[in-house]
Amino acid sequence: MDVTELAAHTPAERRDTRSCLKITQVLSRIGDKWTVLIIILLRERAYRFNELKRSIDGISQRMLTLTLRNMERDGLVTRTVTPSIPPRVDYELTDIGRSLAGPVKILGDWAFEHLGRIAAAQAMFDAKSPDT
Amino acid sequence: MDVTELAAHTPAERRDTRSCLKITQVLSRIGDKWTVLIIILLRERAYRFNELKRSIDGISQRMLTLTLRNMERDGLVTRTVTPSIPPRVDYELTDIGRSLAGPVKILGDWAFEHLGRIAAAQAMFDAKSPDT
DNA sequence: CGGAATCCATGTCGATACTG
DNA sequence: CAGTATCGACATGGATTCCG
Repeated sequence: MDVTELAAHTPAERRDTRSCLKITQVLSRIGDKWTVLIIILLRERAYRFNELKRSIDGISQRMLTLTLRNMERDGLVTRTVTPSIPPRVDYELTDIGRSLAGPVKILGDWAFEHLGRIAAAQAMFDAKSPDT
Repeated sequence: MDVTELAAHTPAERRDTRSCLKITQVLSRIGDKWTVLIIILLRERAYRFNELKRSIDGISQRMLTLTLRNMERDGLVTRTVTPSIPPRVDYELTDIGRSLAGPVKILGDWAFEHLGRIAAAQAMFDAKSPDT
């Protein structure tokens, strides 16, 4: 089965989109502000907490914690605590997380490639829209 | 150039992630609640406003309007008004919108394929986490 | 029919402060 | 170092009403 079926013109069309809600939940994690950035970094190697914090410009400690928790909950990353002093926590992509990196990269490349045209479209739209 | 560079271990690493903020903005549109569903529907043909509303279970009039406006602003859809009585408004994917459908489908397929494992991981995580 | 406008509940996020 | 706790600003999204 395949996501394209969601566009089928069957009478049960509305049920199809409802069953898609779980997919939407998964995609919303992709769309959140930081998950993609973390995945891109972890693609290469494991990172420590503050190492991620330093590498991702603008992220707050709180959001890094929350995002990593969610990703851990979804099974995308593993969290490995080394109870040394000072404590050390490493984050690493799981197999699932790594399998997500490919599709995410495709989307990221698309976004990068169309940044200009999207910005242009926005400028056009804003120019036409009634002055605020 | 290529998104993977964002993971480069250069001293300018933090600047790289900053320049990625625009990409994040684009991706956040993918992650929002309805855009993907609309793209999937419009992949096949143009839809009228209420036709979309009926086809997407659970969407409010307000959110459909807002989502379509944003997509129009980004240049993903065209909005065609036919001033008949009653009025008729058709929405259709632009070339950019259509080019986005491919990557979105890949991600959707990934989500669909891993729904089970993600749900399982979440259940595991919740079972282990301290009771609330 | 296809919206716009308003109200309101909830969610998201950053800043700050504190902990083991 | 790697968090947790709390607060408050702001955004998101639903319900409802009105309008051309």
